[in-house]
Amino acid sequence: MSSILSGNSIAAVAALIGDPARANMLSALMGGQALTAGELAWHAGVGASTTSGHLAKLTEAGLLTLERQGRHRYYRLASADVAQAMEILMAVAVAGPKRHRPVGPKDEALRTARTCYDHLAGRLGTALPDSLCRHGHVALADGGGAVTARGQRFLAEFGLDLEHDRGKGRPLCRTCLDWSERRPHLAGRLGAGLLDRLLALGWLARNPDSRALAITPAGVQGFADRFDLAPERWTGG
Amino acid sequence: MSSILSGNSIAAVAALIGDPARANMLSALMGGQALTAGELAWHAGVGASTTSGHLAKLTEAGLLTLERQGRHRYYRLASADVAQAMEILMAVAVAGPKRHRPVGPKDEALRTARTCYDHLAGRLGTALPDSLCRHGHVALADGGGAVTARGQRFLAEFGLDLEHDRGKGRPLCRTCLDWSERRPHLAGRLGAGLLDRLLALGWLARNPDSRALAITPAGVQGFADRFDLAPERWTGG
DNA sequence: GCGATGGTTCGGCCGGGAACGAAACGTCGG
DNA sequence: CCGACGTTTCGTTCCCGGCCGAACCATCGC
Repeated sequence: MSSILSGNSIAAVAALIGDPARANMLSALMGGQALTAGELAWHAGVGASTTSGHLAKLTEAGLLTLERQGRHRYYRLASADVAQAMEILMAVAVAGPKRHRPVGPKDEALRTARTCYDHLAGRLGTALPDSLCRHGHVALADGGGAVTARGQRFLAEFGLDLEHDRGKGRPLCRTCLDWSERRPHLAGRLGAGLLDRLLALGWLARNPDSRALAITPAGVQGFADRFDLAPERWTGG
Repeated sequence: MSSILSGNSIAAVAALIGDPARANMLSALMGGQALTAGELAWHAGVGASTTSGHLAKLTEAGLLTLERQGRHRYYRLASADVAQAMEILMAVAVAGPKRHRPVGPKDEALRTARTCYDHLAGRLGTALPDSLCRHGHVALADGGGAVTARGQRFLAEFGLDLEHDRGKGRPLCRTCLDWSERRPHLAGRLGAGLLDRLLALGWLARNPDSRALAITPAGVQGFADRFDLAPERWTGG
């Protein structure tokens, strides 16, 4: 029998994620925001008491962290690893059964633009690195990438502080497999910074009930002007 | 409630991995070799009939592929994504509970050198890119990397065909988070090619019952001579 | 043809764990 | 001090799914 450590500890974590209620909670937290137990209960579609038990298990296992604030308890994903695990599982899920790809209208919004933990994903999320590459602002290669000198100027002018959160070992530019597009989008400090900035500029708007992001009129204009991204690049198909 | 697609399909996949018997089967297949149902039953520690059911589910979901050969059925992981999902879950599992678990002697072998699907992991696996970087053969950055001109010569001389399996979209040089070392090791075509070559040279030997790899005397000599890797670099601690 | 070996299908047993309601706890607002 | 709200704990119910053994199917060697 192979190592006890390998199989069984993987199973323990996967079993936690493997319950629909818990998976929906984790999915909701992929938005990157901290949510209260009550909100998570709503997302999962189960009662408060049930939710409490689930959250206890998830924090116990180190998938979530808890922050008490008054009579609320805010939960968030414990690490980017957890978010990445969710993304990969999603990629496996959609790749899996060759048949079966009924995408509802609700999912269409997710495919256009959504958060992936703390960065941008979806068609817009994958179009962005395309644009940056095309203009020589970043060079992507095999799961990682680098920002060119020209890109540094461009991004600084756009309002990004690439030195922010340096240290802590988090890479500046990393790519992450997009489960809906099956192409890379930007993660790492660059990806997180970009999303922050896009939200701050009001180009994108969060949706309180879902990970889907709305592209505002200012965003449509801005992406076209500053990133050479016409709307056709992120709308359906 | 957030998208049906997100949470529930993740849960379905995670639940599959979340059963100890299935997780052990998948772990065994992380060795990259195809295994028969009987072998997998042994790895999982369950009966043949139980195993058959598990394997049916896993293939049905697209995590495994099946290859019939005579009266044997060979199963293998359906894609590198599945392997990556397992690795990340492992990383989450060990990072999870703050209190670290003591690791048994059996796991010590795994920490020294093991296969991660089709490439090399463990202390030796992480020492290798260190050495290649140190000598300017590859340049690693943020989850990916590139082989330098000098590295191409070095690797070609070592017997690697870096053009092999080009196309198919698989990156040449990719890094993969090592769950035991929490540092990157080499994946991608380069990682796979290196492992192949190391096995072919007899520097490493597979273990039929585990993902752990044995370093042969020829390997000890070879790693020191060709890669400037003294044994201290991969032995305990 | 014949057994032997590897795998799958079927039926039934059994335990783990997910769900809920009711009640207790803690915190905020007045 | 009060009630309102958010959350947890407890006790209970109940169903899903893993496991096995036995029978059945397929392939190999002879």
